[in-house]
Amino acid sequence: MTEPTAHSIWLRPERAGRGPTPTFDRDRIAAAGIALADTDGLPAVTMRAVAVALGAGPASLYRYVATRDELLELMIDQVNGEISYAALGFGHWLESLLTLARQSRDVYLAHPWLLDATATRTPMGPHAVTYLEHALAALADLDVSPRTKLEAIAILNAVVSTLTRAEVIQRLAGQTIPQWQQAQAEYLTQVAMAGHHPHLATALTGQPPETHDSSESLFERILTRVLTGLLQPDDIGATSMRGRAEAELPAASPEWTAAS
Amino acid sequence: MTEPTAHSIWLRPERAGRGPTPTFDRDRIAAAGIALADTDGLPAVTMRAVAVALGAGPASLYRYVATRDELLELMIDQVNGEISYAALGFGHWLESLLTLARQSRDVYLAHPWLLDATATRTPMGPHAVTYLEHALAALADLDVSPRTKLEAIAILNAVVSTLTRAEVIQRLAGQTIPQWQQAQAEYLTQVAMAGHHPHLATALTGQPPETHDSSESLFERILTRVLTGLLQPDDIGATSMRGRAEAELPAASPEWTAAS
DNA sequence: CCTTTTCTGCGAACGGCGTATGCAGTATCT
DNA sequence: AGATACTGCATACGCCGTTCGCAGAAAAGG
Repeated sequence: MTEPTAHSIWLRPERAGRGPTPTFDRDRIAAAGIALADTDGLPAVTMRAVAVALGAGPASLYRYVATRDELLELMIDQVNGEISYAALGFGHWLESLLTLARQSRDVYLAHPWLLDATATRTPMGPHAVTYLEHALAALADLDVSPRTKLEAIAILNAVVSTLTRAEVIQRLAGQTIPQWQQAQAEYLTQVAMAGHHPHLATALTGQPPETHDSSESLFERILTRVLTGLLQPDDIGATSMRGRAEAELPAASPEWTAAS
Repeated sequence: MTEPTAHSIWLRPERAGRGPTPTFDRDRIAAAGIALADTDGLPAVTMRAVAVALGAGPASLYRYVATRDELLELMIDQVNGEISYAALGFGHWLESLLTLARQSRDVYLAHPWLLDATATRTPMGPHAVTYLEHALAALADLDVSPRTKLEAIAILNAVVSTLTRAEVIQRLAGQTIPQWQQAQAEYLTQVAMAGHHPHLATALTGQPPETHDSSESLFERILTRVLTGLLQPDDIGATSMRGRAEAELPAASPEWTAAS
């Protein structure tokens, strides 16, 4: 006849109060996991590894965490705490959301494992709630339904993660060409040259851009367009769109391509 | 002194020719894995389980596949083959891309595990290449760089997966309320009511929409806005945006919210 | 104060997983 | 025909997430 023991870790108090003083707390455990993930990647974050990194027994983490997934939730929420909201609240809503997106991207770049960790789950830890609150505050004066606002924020985060993932891959490629990327380029060119894929072939003929410094503005430009497209009251339906921007030049300036 | 044995499964021929006739082929193995995933979810797809489902030895799949990841790649590419390109090629580029997005969504809905499987990896199997080719073909006459086209396609896919994930969650919630969702709602309302989160609190006061039938048009409406925002030559920069849609009504019609 | 209760860290153990390897047999090539 | 290079199969290794029972320590009850 044990009590239900809430399903979410955020609803469970960290200490029940009765027993002896625990050696660690959730923050220290999350920090240890983050350090391990930053160094050796996400798969290195095992219960045993984090435990011995803390100098504890192999299975002693289960006194603080019910499952490995909860450990990852703690880690994700802790790095979300790196976001600062100091510069917010006094600008256009678009500026505020872009500032949030920039900070989110910085967190992703500082902890590359976060891209994989948040790919499936979206834990609503305290820091994530704070983030959501500030994002909603930035959109407070906008005349759209709360539903649309939440959806726009979700899509914004998805786009940020997508763009950042591409950037991370590009950075990694700059140091050492990963095996899979080489194999993928091999395969793509081989398939494209084998025929039956004319557009892919023409898209693959080109060079990567020499100047990387424009990627910063590209990030903001895409986000701006997506956000204005989602949250602007002007209704640009598909019907009014038809026949506007039609064929003008057939693939004028092929610059560069790569597989994401 | 063995040959390098290409790193990608798509570069490796299915049969080397010399030995006896194999009992299965990649398609049959992928189909078995898909059947298992459709029934019991992605974690049920283990090397042993798929092997015994085929009536083979526990580790016999390694004659066809180098690793479990490659098995997942086979499965992903096979379900990508369910996409039909018959209705394409004779409309506006936006219509073509929306048709592709709709089919992509159908595949996600038919195989819910695909959302998790493609969350981290983006394998470029033959069917994925075909998809990319058709998407590029739809954008052939557009006057933007190939880089922008590829990025737009990537972002489109990300948005489709995000929207579909939300829809899958919503459908599952209709049947049986999952534990985590209940716990999450519990936590969110608790936090919002505890103060310090006024915007979240106001966003949480409301009801879910009674009419679900508008979700179809919502899907297309969001995609349309994102795509036109990304691919329209008209340059709507952040600077020209400032001060346009400013405060008019403070959160007029709160409809509904939920955590994604 | 002492007892009782409830927590703590710890180590061993279980079942399952991905994967490597050695074996005996069979289809193809020279 | 003989050599070669593959086939299916079973066993085994190491690691993982997780469970459980133990001895001890801090708080609650009298």
